[in-house]
Amino acid sequence: MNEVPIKLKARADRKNAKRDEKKRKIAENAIEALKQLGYANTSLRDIAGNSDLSLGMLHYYFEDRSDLIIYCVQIYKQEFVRKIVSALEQAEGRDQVIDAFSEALVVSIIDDEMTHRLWYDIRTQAMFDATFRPIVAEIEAMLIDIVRTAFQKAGHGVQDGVELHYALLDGAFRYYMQGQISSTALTREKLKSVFRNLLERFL
Amino acid sequence: MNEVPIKLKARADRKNAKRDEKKRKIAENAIEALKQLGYANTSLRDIAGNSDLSLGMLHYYFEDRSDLIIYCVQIYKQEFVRKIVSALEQAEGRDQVIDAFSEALVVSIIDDEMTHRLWYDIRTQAMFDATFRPIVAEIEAMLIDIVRTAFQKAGHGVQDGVELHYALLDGAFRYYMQGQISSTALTREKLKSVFRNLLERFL
Amino acid sequence: MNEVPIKLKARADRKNAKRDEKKRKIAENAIEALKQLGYANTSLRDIAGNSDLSLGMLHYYFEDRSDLIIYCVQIYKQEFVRKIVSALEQAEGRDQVIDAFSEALVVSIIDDEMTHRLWYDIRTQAMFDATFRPIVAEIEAMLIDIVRTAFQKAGHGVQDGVELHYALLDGAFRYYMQGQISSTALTREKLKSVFRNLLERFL
Amino acid sequence: MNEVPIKLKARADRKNAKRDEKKRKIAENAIEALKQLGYANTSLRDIAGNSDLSLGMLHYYFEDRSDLIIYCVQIYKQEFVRKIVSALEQAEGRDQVIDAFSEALVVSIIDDEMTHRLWYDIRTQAMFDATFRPIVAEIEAMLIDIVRTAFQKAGHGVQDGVELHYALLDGAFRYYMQGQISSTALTREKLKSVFRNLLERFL
DNA sequence: AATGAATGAGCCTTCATTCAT
DNA sequence: GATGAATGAAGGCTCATTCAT
Repeated sequence: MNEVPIKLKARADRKNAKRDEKKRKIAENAIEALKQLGYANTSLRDIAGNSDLSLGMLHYYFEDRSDLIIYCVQIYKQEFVRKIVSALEQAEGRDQVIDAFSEALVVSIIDDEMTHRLWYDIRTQAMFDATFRPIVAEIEAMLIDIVRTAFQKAGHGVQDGVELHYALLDGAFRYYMQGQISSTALTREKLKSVFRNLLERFL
Repeated sequence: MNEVPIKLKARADRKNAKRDEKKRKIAENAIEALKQLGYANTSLRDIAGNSDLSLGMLHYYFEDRSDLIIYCVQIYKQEFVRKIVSALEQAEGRDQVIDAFSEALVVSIIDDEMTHRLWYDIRTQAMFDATFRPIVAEIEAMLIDIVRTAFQKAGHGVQDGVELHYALLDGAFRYYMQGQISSTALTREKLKSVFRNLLERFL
Repeated sequence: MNEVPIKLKARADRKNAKRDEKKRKIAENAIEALKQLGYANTSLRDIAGNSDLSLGMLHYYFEDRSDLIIYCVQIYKQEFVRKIVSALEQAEGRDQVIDAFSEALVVSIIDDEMTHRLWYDIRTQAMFDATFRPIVAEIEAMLIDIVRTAFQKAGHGVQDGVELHYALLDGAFRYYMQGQISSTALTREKLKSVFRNLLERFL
Repeated sequence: MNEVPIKLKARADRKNAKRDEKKRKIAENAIEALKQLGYANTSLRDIAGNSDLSLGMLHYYFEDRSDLIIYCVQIYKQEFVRKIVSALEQAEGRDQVIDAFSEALVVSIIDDEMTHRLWYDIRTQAMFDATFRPIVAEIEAMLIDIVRTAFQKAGHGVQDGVELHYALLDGAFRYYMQGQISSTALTREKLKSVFRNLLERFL
């Protein structure tokens, strides 16, 4: 009979689910602090202090600082990708794709500026710290996938330069996102026009 | 007679020149360390240790850590811009510009990978730390200027989207530069082809 | 029912009490070091080294060096004032006040010489560093209050020159206390006679 | 013949005189800085920076930091004692002494507040650092001597408690001088009245 | 499961002092 | 005589991490 093992497994699953839920909750708090201060300037104390988490708990749920940060970036990834994918989901044909994609990018630049800042921070860290490379590579692969999907949905035949076009879009995204931080912020309409034109050229 | 003032001024000039020379020497050593470890992970001790500099000397020549790092980035800027400008200098007409520019970019990706890594690190830091914003803005303005020059030399009439095209090129540059760090490094020929095609499209 | 809040509050109180107790213990160790070396020459490392405290703990319980030192002076204040007040408590009439007060001062000069040294050190620091002024003013107000009490207990009508008489007594106290450090130390009897005569004149 | 030795001696004397003059000039500059920042907070760099002195020169003329500071205090002493003595010089009889002495003290409290601050700082340091004890003892002896002179000039027979009366006066002096720093500063007239009454009682 | 007290290595910075020029 | 470049020990402070409860 394997009844008992099944029960045990169920209990273990429940335990893991609960643990994951807790980890996610911690990560969400941590992201708030990281968005404000950046990777280099955010201590675990900052994270614990700006929420109702105890210092010890951070280490109870996460191996070390890197582990927590990687988890945070994963959360970010899921959220951002979900948004874009959902925006593209109902778009049919080249025109709708261009419209939906550019809209989603512009909205994200304006609304999620702080979160992207964190992403660029971690991506840069990965250049120096190999610990972060797998997660950064994973996320970047997903972002490339989004571009691929957009190309397909737009009926663009050639799937060859998807990586390159991701890189180009990312360059523009980063540039205008950074502009939001300084005083050279563009209006929403200008931004929309920039990305629309860009996608017109690419797709 | 104003001989003495002249002499005094000459001495002061010599002193300043010597000081500048020393600062540059220190900065070059510091850049070596920063390239390896990145902004967040390089302590002044690392910089002093990896060269024949004493810890106190760093503070004798630079106000503080930020001051030193900003100086380092300035040195980097001068060097990189000099290279690209000099590469474009003798190019005449669209074809030569495309060839010279793409060649310069590819060479820099391969040879100066570590230095660019530092640049991207500081640029990211500037998103969180306002101290670095002026120098980052200054450098980015120079890079945009290079793109403008290339457009002009190539006889490209529209000067409108220079900033955007800088952003796009930077996106590609960063992507392939980062690729050099990981295992997905492209060959020199592939890189050349990518940038040549890109410039063909842009110019 | 509000049992739980009560329990929580009780726990928080216990925690605070424990923290205060620990702070006091640290301060007592710190005072030992400060008494020997003086404000300017006592580093946090000295304090940690001369006791079983770790360097980090000092900062765990105190904001910074000033915070710790101010706390130390507060401890000193409480102790010194307690001693003098308790000495005056049971004195009735002019003669007993003079006797008890002069005795308490002389005992303190001889026994607590080192502690007073620290007090004079901090008081002097306050002339240059505004951080220490509030605590110094507070203590000096208490000392003046002691003199006032002595005047009242002695039946001295005029309460006018209390501040001045504190200043005079302090001048004598400091002078003979300092004498203890050098080789010109007076005997206990001489000291007693000096302060007795002084109070005879003042009261 | 001892002509040559005489000449040599004369030259050596001239040299020493010049050196002393230079030392005095340096000390005057140093005192300016010390008055502002206090013993503990004034670095040799501060002294060199706030005047036209080079860092090396300080060590060329003075053994070390303590040596310089002791010299500074000596300069202070000469100046302060000179003032008081000169004020007392022409006073004849008890009334004139009281008037001249109290006037000199009040003027010094108001005008030389910063300098006295430095004196009290050094005197306190001497409690911890034996290096300063000889000079502090020397100065205090001179101050006591001034009080003795005042007593004599006032025709006060008993010369017994001169030290004590110096201590008392110093206590009052320090108290009201310190009051000048904070917001409780007394007016010149109030101060004058306080010290006049005090001397009336003492003499 | 959760806490937060405690640790100590490491960071940036300051400073008196030395010494070649 | 005079300078100021150079040194490196020492200081205050931060922080990820550990561990007893």
